[in-house]
Amino acid sequence: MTDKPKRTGRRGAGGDRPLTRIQREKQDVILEAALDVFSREGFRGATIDQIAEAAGMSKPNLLYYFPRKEEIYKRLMTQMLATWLLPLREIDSDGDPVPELRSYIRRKLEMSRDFPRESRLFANEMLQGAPRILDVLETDLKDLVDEKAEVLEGWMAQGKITRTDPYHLIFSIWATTQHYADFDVQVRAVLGKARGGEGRFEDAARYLENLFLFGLLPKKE
Amino acid sequence: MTDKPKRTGRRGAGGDRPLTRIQREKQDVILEAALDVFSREGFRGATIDQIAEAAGMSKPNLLYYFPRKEEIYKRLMTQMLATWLLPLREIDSDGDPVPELRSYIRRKLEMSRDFPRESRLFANEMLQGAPRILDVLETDLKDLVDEKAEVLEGWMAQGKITRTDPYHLIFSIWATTQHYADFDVQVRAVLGKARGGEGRFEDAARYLENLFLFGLLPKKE
DNA sequence: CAGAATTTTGACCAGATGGAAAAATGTTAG
DNA sequence: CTAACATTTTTCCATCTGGTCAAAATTCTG
Repeated sequence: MTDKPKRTGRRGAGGDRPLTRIQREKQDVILEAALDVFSREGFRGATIDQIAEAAGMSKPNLLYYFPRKEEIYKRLMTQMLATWLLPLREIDSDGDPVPELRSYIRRKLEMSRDFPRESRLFANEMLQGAPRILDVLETDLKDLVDEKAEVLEGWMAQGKITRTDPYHLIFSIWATTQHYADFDVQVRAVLGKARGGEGRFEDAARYLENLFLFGLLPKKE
Repeated sequence: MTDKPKRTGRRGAGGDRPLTRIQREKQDVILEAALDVFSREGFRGATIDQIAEAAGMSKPNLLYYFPRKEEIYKRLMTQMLATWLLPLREIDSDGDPVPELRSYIRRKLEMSRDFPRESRLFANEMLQGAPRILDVLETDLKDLVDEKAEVLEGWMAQGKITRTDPYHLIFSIWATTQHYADFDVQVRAVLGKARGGEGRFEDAARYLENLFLFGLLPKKE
């Protein structure tokens, strides 16, 4: 008996047959809609109906592509984590410390500007205690940060940057940059119409660069 | 006809008669439980049942004290906002800039350590676009920040601290300090068992103080 | 084009959820 | 102690929610 590919039962995805055009397209539409909803409401707060409506299809139709809510969420998480950590991976131990840090900060800030929903999705998961990605944080993320912390320590040993805690340094870059995505409403509310518009990211970039390089003490003449 | 205080209908709260002992106690128990649940799940994600169970009472019993879910949430928000902004209010324009900023940072970090749930409750509301407190942000909060930004600008004009954007300075203090409450899981996961324990707040305090004062560039000799 | 496979729809379901009503039980001031 | 009030429990309900299923509609492939 030859080994023809058999139907896996329910289709839509899940089988190992390559995805059809429609499957690829619809899955993208769904993930896009789900990102919107999950990043605002969190996993529990989001409903399949909301996502389906945002994706412009019926709930059963959506469930044809992702048989459970959790599947959608997990896919989003995986996608997001991958891109989210790119800037950190790109820090080059052979590069010049100051430009490397500057561009890391800039890149993180750009991600907050260009992918705020991803940032909020991540933040939502954190607030809930990261129930679905704790293992990734403790393995992949920790390893990556450990590695980069060592790079930073090397730079400190060479006197290229001030000797300080490399882990908290990374945390503070994450915190300050992601703040502009996660707390966007607050930033806009406080800056008001005038300064809360498009210019705020350039202002933030300039400010953060100065903060991280020089701190607040005035330079002695 | 004299104007005796009439029953307001349903009791438990809401009337203007002073609260009974039991009302005060139970409301506190409920708010405490609700803080736990709302700060983890957000408004939509939290259920009255969860809160009631955490408070050790039945759902209808809880609803006797707070007739709707939203009431509980609003009360928590109000309470939280008041204490949350205390440290900022305390910044003294007549004080010495550097110690003032240092102690503001320290106080904010202490709040993250001592009231992490309040921090997460706030963060959750922000992620959702602050639907229930946007007006407060645009009035009370904005006014307060405007006022303190002026104080900071005064200090900059006097050359006591480096000339920089006072609004983004405040944002960066919020971001870095609240990060330790909101992203606690991540901080612990990355620092690991050894450094993620009790000491992490002192480490953070030391690091942040240095960051804000001196930045990362090594001091010239 | 015909048949097979895929996609979409509509009807449906069980359990969760926010909340109402009223009866039953406690508490307390006079 | 008892009436008046406060609190708690029981029962109930309408709607929402995640998910199923079979049939209908559409798309693909030879």
